[in-house]
Amino acid sequence: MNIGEVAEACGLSAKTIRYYEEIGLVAPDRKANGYRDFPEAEGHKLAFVARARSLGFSIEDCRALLALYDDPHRASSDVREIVRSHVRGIDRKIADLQGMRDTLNHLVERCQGDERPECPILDDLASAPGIRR
Amino acid sequence: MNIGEVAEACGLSAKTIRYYEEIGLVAPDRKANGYRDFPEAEGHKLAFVARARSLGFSIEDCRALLALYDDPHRASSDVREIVRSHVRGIDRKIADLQGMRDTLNHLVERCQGDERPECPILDDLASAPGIRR
DNA sequence: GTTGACCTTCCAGTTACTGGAATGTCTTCT
DNA sequence: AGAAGACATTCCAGTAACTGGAAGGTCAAC
Repeated sequence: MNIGEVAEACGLSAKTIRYYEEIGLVAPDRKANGYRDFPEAEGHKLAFVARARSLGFSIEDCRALLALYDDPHRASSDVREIVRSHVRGIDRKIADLQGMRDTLNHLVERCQGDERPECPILDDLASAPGIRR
Repeated sequence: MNIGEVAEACGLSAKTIRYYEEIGLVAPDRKANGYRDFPEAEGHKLAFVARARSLGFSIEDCRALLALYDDPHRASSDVREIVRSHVRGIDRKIADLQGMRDTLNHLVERCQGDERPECPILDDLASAPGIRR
């Protein structure tokens, strides 16, 4: 398969796939004309990575997951540990974002949002801790 | 104030403050010996940016907010629009992350997590759409 | 005069791509 | 045979927002 076809099949751009080859996630063959040639297994790997990326895994996580995927003697506990650690990271991010959102919503509520310059939002930002006295 | 003192006061690293100068967020004076010298107003700007960054605003948002902060004729509606748009972005991120977390939690539940290789998580990743048949 | 803390600049690296230029190849149409 | 258009190739640069490190200058204290 040419890069365009495999890109279409797995939902990644050709650019991204070339990048994945560069960093060693996949290793397509080459045709006589220099074009990449993706056998089925490499196409599967790309689809695997595409799905993992869409679930927020980092490239390094993907690399580790691919290695486990390729290893018939893997322990499913290894997979689960990667996933659980990733979920913990997601939970932290969600909590951070919710904190920001709550703070911002409070500020927005108190701001008139009219043509006048008075603005509790800017006042809050300007009274950051460490500068107050 | 030297960069170290102002860094201490606003909770940013000296490196970060130099970077903020480089991109034009702040413009400290210089002493005869070449050291940066931060007058009070610049220290306040840095604290302002530090607080805005901690609320997830991009550097470009910070630049816009600083400009409004500096403008006595600003309309508070301008500020509010920036903030509301940022909150919408945060909400999108939270929704994305919650989707990922829910999917991952389902997968983790179904995985034994033992020494055996069978793993519904890897099976799911491997059966990404576009490759199924 | 020398240590140690502080400051300076500059360069490189991070994450995961994306865009673009310059060029080569394949297929199809006339 | 030649030309057009869709594909492919490589390489270089840029994104966001810093962070780390090297090599060196300055300052205050002992």
